[in-house]
Amino acid sequence: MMRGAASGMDKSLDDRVGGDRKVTCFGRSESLPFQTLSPELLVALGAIGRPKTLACDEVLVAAGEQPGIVGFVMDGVLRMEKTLIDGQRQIVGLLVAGDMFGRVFDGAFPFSVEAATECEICSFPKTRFETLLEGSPELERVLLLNQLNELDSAREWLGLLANHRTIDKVAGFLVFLHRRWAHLAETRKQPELGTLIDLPISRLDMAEALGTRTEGISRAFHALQDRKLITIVTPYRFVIHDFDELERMSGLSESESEIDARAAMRAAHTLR
Amino acid sequence: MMRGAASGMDKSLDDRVGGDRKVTCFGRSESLPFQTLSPELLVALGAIGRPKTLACDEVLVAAGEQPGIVGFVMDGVLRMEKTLIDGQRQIVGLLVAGDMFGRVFDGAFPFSVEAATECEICSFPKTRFETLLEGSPELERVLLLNQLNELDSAREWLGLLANHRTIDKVAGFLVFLHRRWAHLAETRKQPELGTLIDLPISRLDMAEALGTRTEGISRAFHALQDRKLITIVTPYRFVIHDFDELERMSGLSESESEIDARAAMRAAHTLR
DNA sequence: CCGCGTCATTGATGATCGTCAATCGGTCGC
DNA sequence: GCGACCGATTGACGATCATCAATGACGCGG
Repeated sequence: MMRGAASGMDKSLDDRVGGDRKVTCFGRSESLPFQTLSPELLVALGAIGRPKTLACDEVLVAAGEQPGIVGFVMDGVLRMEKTLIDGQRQIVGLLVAGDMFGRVFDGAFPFSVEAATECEICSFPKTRFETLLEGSPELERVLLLNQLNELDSAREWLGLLANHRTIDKVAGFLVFLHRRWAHLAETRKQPELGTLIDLPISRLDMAEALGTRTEGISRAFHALQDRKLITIVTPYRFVIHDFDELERMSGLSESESEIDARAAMRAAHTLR
Repeated sequence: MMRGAASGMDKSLDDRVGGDRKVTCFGRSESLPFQTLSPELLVALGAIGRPKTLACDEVLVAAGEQPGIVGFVMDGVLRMEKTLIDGQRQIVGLLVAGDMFGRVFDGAFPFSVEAATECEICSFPKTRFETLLEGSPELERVLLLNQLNELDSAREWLGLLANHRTIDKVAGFLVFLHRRWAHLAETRKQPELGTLIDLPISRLDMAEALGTRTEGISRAFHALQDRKLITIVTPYRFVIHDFDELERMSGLSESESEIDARAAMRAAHTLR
């Protein structure tokens, strides 16, 4: 919290990639957005980045405010949401490890960002981050590609909400989670049984994400279980037996191979 | 199974621009994304940009393909859509004058882009555009801000789809259109009567955009008329009498002043 | 160990929507 | 002008969901 970044780049030489100091935000996960940047940039970023732990339901950015920070998630799940006039909430996105939050070169953020679970994040003062950005097309490129990812995610989400029956929405949500987070620890493969998925959010969060109610979510899960497509281990843990059928129900058509191909393409460009 | 907007609408949207065959794509509209770029860049862009006219329902980019072009819309409306496994289509975005399409530094585009009306676009060969981009942080900045806009749009769309009753979705859609396109010719203010809005798309397009059916859209419009909130002039032309109530129904909370403030903020940064 | 609160689940019922079918209105080709 | 056609509209009915209410499961503090 009070770690002085004033000494700048020199001091953080030992904080850099691969360093095991807990004061650095880098060098831990494989999926961080800045993984492909040059060492010099990582050093500069490390000098202004601060790790932070959020308690569940803690508010990181309030809707409509002009956030003074940008950053990315290292662990846990954050939800991006909007509270409507009538008090209803709508969740427009979930942030997991590697996802960025906040906005450069822009004013008020129309959504609030809250911790859906206990979280660890890395945040940068917005102005200092923007200063770095001014001098680094490389960093700007990463941001641009990151936006593309977010856009894909948002539109895939649109496809989920477009489903008429909530059982299809829920089916799609499971596929969505698995596709986006397969690389994280929440999922494990067990060839005999299927794929284990830990749901990181409550029924209420899911309902608000899919535009339904908790009761509908619950019924949908149990209907999926009746169809032998999943097994409910606990309300927060499932085993997926038939991914293809879930995909078919939800209408999500992109296969994983396509997803991977696109991700690889982006990585190549980033490295270029 | 031919689909497309009624020919009656074609007439109403047609002949607006006249038949001038300028070689350049620039210098006409106030709302083009590249308006703030330096003259040198505009010249360079003008050298590789080519205007093009699309007939209604013409396919500009097929889903899953790697488009060879990027560009922006000069006139008309394009829809970004995805055809699901079962043949159902989902519209994830509408592109109007000033909106960009295509993607730099990325592979296959997961959606198809089709003309919802007769359109005029300006397209650049992707590779040449990327070459320009490599040497121009200024241009990259514009793209980044453009992505932010698209993200906002997609998430606002999410809010629409989250509404349970389709009358609320339709109400929100009208507000959405007016906010995004108020600067275009499709809307006109008439203080005594309300605001005139020309809907540029068919009932089917709207249904697929909002995740419902044409019958529901139709019923919703007439229910809104019964409540004296709108007047249906033709199936493609409405007069809005009570915008505030429509906003309230849809849950869209951001006021226009906020929207304007954010747009101004972006413009300032772009100009910087 | 008990009591309390929170969340998930289940049941029942009215509201809304999707679906199928019929009708209307306008356009276009002849 | 006539007729075929396409899209919008309207009606009727079954499917699905939101809502309200009650119950069950679980964790936490006393």
